[in-house]
This record gives sequence, structure tokens and C-alpha cells, in this order.
Amino acid sequence: MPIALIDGNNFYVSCERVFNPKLEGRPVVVLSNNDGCAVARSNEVKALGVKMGTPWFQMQDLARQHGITALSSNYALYADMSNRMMSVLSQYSPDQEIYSIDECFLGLDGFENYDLVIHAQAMRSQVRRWVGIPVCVGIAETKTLSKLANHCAKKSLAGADGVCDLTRLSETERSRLLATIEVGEVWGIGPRLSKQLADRGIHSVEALRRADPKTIRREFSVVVERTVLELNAIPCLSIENVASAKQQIMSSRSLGNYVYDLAPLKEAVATYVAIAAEKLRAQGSVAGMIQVYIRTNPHKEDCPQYSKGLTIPLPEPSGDTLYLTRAALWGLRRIYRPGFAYQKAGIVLMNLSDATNKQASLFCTHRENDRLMEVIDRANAIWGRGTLRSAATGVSKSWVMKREKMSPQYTTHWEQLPVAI
DNA sequence: CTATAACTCTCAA
DNA sequence: CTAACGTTGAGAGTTATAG
Repeated sequence: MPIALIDGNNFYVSCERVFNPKLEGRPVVVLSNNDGCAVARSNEVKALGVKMGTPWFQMQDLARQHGITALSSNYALYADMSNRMMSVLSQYSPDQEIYSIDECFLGLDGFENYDLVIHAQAMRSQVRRWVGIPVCVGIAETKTLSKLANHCAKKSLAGADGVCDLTRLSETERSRLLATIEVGEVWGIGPRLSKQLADRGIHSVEALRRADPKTIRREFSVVVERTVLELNAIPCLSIENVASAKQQIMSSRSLGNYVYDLAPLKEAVATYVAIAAEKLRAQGSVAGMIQVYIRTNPHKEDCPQYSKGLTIPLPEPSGDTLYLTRAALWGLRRIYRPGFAYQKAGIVLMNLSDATNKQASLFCTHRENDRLMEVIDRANAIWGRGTLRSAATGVSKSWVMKREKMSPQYTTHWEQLPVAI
């Protein structure tokens, strides 16, 4: 019955601090791809009022004033740290759902005879000691409540010391606590729903919990109804131990600089196809359609805007990078218009199906380069993405994203380890 | 008219 | 010096379209 939600504190910042302890106690932000927006903030930065998603260029003055350290995101490092953290946490329950890079649910059925708070404190200290990452733990009867409990743990509400176990609270204590939390903190209640709920006088979590599920369903949706039930300790969401295969795989990025010509766009699109196709094969799927899109910078309203995508059905589902690249570039040539400053390009693999029982086309003549793909994937797994790649991905790469403030890939690249002299 | 496809909106980390 | 604003995935609900 009880569920724990373990979440890394300011995860990306914490990862950086493990390898650069000088950042401890100082204001630090980690920026999104292309060094665009803040996607992780240390407590010191949050205290300065910097919101999630603030563009880096808008906080430069503040950064200078307070000596904020900004870092490009280093996903190789974060993914590796995440794996370590998840592996430690997996020791605490046979029932683990890895929900995102920095959080997981643990089902605690069968732990009724344990003191769950002690169990949770043990997780915290072991992750801290073995991985170096500080985490908080929320415990409650449902996923939605455990997310909320985690929020309480992070904010040190209800006397929490990194762990908040809502099941220990009496009904009145619980009501009183939930009445102090804004409804927008609830998992699944975003800005839009918060406003609509507020219009109906529902401002606090407690108010939403007390709402009539049927009315909520009528006025909102099944999703919100489920949320209400979950807030009432009625589980509607189960722990998914095994991640199901993705239904679509997307690869898109902002370009490092504005791009005007078709040639660099082709390189970028070919590169994105290679990334997505690698993930596709890793989950044993083939794609039935591929979508390609390009667009100018929507934030520059005074510049001529253009945004176009094209979905290309494939005669036969494929996992072949070269075949998928040809299809994507065919589409790109059709949507490309000269005279625009392109800022972003992307591709989506869709209509995914199992590679093992692939539906072959009667008329399709192309042959899958299965063996070639296997070799490419293995080489790139050993020596890094892009070691073996198609010529279509280009050499000069004038379009690659900016990552000017990146820390070394301490855990995955020997040559990037600082050498003590 | 129904079933499905395509598209839009919302949310999350 | 200036200009500079993320990525990926899911699900529900709505609208368009085919038969």
C-alpha cells in the first residue's frame, strides 16, 4: 500500500557539485541545450527569485551581481549519476518505477513491519554517501500523495527532515497540512487547470481533495477525477516496473546559429535521424512514418516567420538509419524555403512497431542494413555517439548547439578526468 | 452515421 | 561587440475525413 517517491534535490546542480565542491553553498544554474534557459537552480539561485525556464540572457545582470555560476547541461554526466542513484534505491524495494532522470517510485508493500521513516532515511544517507546526491523522500498511500509528500519533505513542512510520511498524520493533521498547499503543487495540475479550479473556488490541495469526483469529471476530465481520488488515498495509478516501449521517438534541437541554407539543415536533420534511429533500434522497434520539421525563431517576432513540418509514410517500417535519413531529407527538400533564418529543426519517428514481426511490403525493394546498423550501434556504444556515422551528417557542423560552459564528463570519459599533479 | 486519423491542448521533468 | 528563449513523451479531447 505505501508508496515512496524519491527525488534528487536540484538534481543537475547536485551532480555538478559532486565533482566541483567549490560550487557548494554558491548560486549555480544549469542551462538547457544551446545554453538557453535555466533548467536547474541551486537553492541560492531560487532564493534570488530566478524562475524555472528563465532565459540565460535575461538573468545576466543578476548573475554578475551575485556571482552566479552557469553551466551547460552535461547529460552524459547526469544520466550516469542517475543510473547510480537508481541502482542504490533499487535495493530498498523490489518494486521500482524510474519516473524520470532524478526521481523514482518505490512500492513499499510488505514493509509494514518496518519503520518507513527510518527506511527512507537509510535510502537518503546511502545515496548521499555512495553517489553524492542529496535526495528527499515522500511517503503516502498513492503516487499523487507521495509526490505531494515529497514536496513537503523538500519544503520541510510538517517538521520533515528530508522525509515526509503522510501516513503518520492524523486526519485533522492531514487536512490542516493540505489546506496550506496551493492546488498547483499537485501532480497533474498545471497552470491552466490551477486557474480553472481557482475560478471555482478551489485554491488549496485540501479543497480539491474534498471536491466531488463526478462533478470534477464532468467539468474537467477523467484525469482530474483520478487525481481527486488519488488525493483521497484511493490508488488509480500503479507502479510500472518495466518501462513500456515508446510510441514515438523525437530528436530535435535548436541550432547553434541561425541557418539560411539547405546544406547545413540537411546535416542537422541527418544527425537527428541517426540519434532517434539508434534509440529506435535499442528498444527493438521499427518506424512506419517519419516527420521532419524546421522553423524560424518564434521569439523574434519582427523577423519573417516560417514553420513547416511534413510527415512521410514509409512503404515499409524500418530501423535503418540510412533509409530513414533518405526519407527525412526528401521531406526536408519539400518544406525548405530560402530566405528564412532557421533556428530549429527536428524529426519524429512514429507508428512504431516491433522489429521482430515486421510487416513487409509486397512491392518494397529496399534491403535493411541490419548488420551494418548493429556494427554502428556497437561502435558508438563503445567510442561514443557519432564515432561511426553517415556522411550526410556533415563534417564542419556549423549548426551544432552551443555548450560553452560545460563541465567535463567525469564519469564516462577517462581523458576528461582532471589529473592531480 | 461511425470509425479512425489527424490535430490541438495540457502536463511533466 | 551584439544577440541571445529547451527537449522529449504521453494522453485526452476535438475536429476532419473516409467509407
